[in-house]
Amino acid sequence: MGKQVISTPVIRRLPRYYRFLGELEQEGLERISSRELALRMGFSASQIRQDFNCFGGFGQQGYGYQVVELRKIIGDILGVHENTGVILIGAGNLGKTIASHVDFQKRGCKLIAVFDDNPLIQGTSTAGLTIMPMESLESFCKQHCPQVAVLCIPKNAAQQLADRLINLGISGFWNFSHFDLKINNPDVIVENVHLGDSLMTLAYCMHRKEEN
Amino acid sequence: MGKQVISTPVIRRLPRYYRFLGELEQEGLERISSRELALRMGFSASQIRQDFNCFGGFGQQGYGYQVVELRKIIGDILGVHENTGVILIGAGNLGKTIASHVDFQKRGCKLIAVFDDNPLIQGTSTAGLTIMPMESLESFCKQHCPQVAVLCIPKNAAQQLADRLINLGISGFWNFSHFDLKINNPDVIVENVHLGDSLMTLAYCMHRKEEN
DNA sequence: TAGATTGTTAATCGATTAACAATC
DNA sequence: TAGATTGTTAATCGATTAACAATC
Repeated sequence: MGKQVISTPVIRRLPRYYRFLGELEQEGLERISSRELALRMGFSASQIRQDFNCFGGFGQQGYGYQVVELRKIIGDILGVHENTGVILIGAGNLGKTIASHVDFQKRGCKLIAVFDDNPLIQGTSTAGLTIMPMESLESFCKQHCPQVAVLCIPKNAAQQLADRLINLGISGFWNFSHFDLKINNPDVIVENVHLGDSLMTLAYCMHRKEEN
Repeated sequence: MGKQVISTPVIRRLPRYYRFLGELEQEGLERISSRELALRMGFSASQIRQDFNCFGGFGQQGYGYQVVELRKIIGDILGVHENTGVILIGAGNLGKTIASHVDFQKRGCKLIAVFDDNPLIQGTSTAGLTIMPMESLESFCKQHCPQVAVLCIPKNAAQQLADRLINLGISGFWNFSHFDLKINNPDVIVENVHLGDSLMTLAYCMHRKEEN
């Protein structure tokens, strides 16, 4: 098994597998077949076996997959046992909610600082962290070397800030601003969360339904 | 042009087109070619023309596409000029943030009520709406017939609540609970927002990068 | 051994890209 | 008319599904 490139659809399904296997583990289930798992998840059994085999099959013929073991392996692949340093920029409504609502630890991440340019909230705290001024960004990054930045800022500030952060060593963005960052560095990874697009997709499906 | 079924990848790209065309409109651009738009959006020109032709091409040969007109048409397709009634369940951190941060109007939706089972916050207001007790759900839905429910509740409550809401006429879910709803009614549409999955995907890509 | 279920190859399906005739 | 760019068909690519031999 070499450094085979994993396709995006497979990668996107991994967290889902991880989540479902967690549920199965809690139910106390020891083993599961691709057929059963397919039934639960709404995938096909074939697809599940194909997916797992991207990483070099870890089932047993005639038996199925060990739930606990499989979940651990997928967790390792996803890096949930890592400890990636994360900072969050923009402690408005959205930023604060992300900071407190998302379980970073559970996903191999650690939120280590929150920044905002509003002096009125600097010094107050969210999710156990004191909100720092934007001017501290440089010194903080030099000292703590975070790898990921969560962007909870207005879209017109996003691009400029992203460039600044890349210079400070950030190589991953979790982008909640309504803006598609233009990054030409192939080592920098961007994960966009466009809530508006998601709502529009839902609205489209509702709207179309009525036409039929 | 008939009732051709539009594939999911195309649908998911529509909000993105709409967003970019909005930006172009604000820049005052009158026309754009598929080639230029492709460059901006990181799609291929071919794909853009294919996508638009699903709905019966609205460009001009030798000229390109009228930005304003194109945006309006895609807006209509997406239903942004509709007025779909939306209720939100669960006014915790996340719920309140969604209620106030998301521009429902801009996407053809209207948030008309917020519910929560916590008596301590019932009667207080978010996003200009008074938080109502869960017991009011039945009478409210009977009277106002909302079509979409935003679920900002813990995962163990999600399935049961979804079933209750379907009985009250809800046919679309914007689901922020960490749970994949099991709905067997094909007329009910679910749009899942799994923030955790999104973060894990990012974490995976960061993690893998280091191995190379 | 017989039954079950994986790992893996082959077939199918769908989406993207390329090409080019139509036409503004 | 000539140049540009669409609409649309054909070719390619990739992902999913089906099938089955390997093996627990």
